[in-house]
Amino acid sequence: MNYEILIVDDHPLFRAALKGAVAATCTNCEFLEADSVAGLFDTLEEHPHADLLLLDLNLPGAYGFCALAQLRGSHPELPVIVVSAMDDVRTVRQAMALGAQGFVSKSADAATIGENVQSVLRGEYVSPAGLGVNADTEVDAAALDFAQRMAQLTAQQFRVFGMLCLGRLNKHIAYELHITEATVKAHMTAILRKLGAANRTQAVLLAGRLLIDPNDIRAPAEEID
Amino acid sequence: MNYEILIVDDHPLFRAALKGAVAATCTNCEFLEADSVAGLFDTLEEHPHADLLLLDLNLPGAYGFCALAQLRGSHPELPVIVVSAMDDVRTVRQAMALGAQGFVSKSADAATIGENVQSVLRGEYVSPAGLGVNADTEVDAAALDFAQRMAQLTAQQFRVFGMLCLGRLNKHIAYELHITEATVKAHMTAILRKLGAANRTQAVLLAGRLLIDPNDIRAPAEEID
DNA sequence: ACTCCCATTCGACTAAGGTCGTAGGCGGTG
DNA sequence: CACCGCCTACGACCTTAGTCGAATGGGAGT
Repeated sequence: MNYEILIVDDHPLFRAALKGAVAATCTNCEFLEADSVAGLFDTLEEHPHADLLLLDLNLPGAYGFCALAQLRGSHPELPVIVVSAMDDVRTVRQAMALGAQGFVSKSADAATIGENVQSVLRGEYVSPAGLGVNADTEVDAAALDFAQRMAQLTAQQFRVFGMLCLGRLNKHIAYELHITEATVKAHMTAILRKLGAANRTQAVLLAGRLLIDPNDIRAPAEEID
Repeated sequence: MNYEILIVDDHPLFRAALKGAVAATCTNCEFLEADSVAGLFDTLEEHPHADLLLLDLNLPGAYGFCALAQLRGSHPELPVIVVSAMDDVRTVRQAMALGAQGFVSKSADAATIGENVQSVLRGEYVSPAGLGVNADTEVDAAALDFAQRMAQLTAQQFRVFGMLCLGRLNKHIAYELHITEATVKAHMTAILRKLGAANRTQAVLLAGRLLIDPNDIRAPAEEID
């Protein structure tokens, strides 16, 4: 088993720790590293056949889950394990809803992380403490609903949505994706429909909820017509 | 001293606790209560000469600081004491930058709250532990900068911005404020200039930063052109 | 092979957003 | 009073956003 494993975290020490944890259970693994979303995509361009991605949710240059969303758009086949300091039920479920194959808390020990990596490499889904796919604990209904809506987006729609979440104009998005503005608009229409937003501003507002700690902010869904 | 004091919090028990804390130091005070932003503005319409507002930052139907922003737009003369469970340096400074006269942590005891209310009623500015106006602790530069930009907005611009943060169309904003759409657009142009945004979507994204815990999310300012 | 579904793409058209210039009102100042 | 600065308000004009219908092409299933 000669896996290519990409580790993305802006903290070099933590990258090293993750590498160590994985290396303990995975012989002959090759490791790639990046410290930002830009670096992540650069690395993926050079190594399009990576076998696994360990992704930190708190990255400079990305809005938490938006990085995961873009990734699902550009590399839908790449298994992703989300590594996050926030390991509450909502965060886990949202990450899984966005297509993550696994979720590992930053407070987990090396052995647990190694096991989870092995599981995901075998194609399984793993999440801590039985949360994730079939847990039925109480969750923020609005946030979960939105995460499920996001999961409906197609690959290209995810790419467009990711750039929308950066405040880009349709024109810029078209240029970046090498398509015409008309096509971007068509995708935008589909995105708005799937997300249940009336316009791009509302879509961004809805997306903003995903990265806010739902314990602090109550979703004012009734305020949006 | 016969003050009208408005208490806004969605938790009835906490409203009662606040009322008790204030009543202990303020004889003949009249109390008004509301549990939402809508209720807040309704009450203010009936009692336009309230002397003080105790405002919780976490209210259903409002985006944290957006409620404060709207309030500064509609009632710039009304002293506001922000009551919040989040009492970190950034939150305090942002609240003060948005025009709050005082900031009280939800973990403060009754005597402290009573003193702060008295101070604000005398026209002073109070914030816990010397934070606020002239503290020089390290803060999130991007968030503070944006809070200062928001403070530049005029009253009407705050009203427009508040509705923008709810995802409203210019048409709806115009209807609510009883002005034409052309005027709303003019205000929007001024708002975007002052906030340093290229369009309303970016403005909403910037505003979103204000209510995200800066400890969890790093502001990707370099990602916005 | 044929069909059906769906993602992706695009052009034409309509709606919404944003800029510029302008004008009235209002408080302060010389 | 005249002047200035500011907020507010508006219309004309251009840009951007979003919808609709339609074409292409790649699977999945029969």
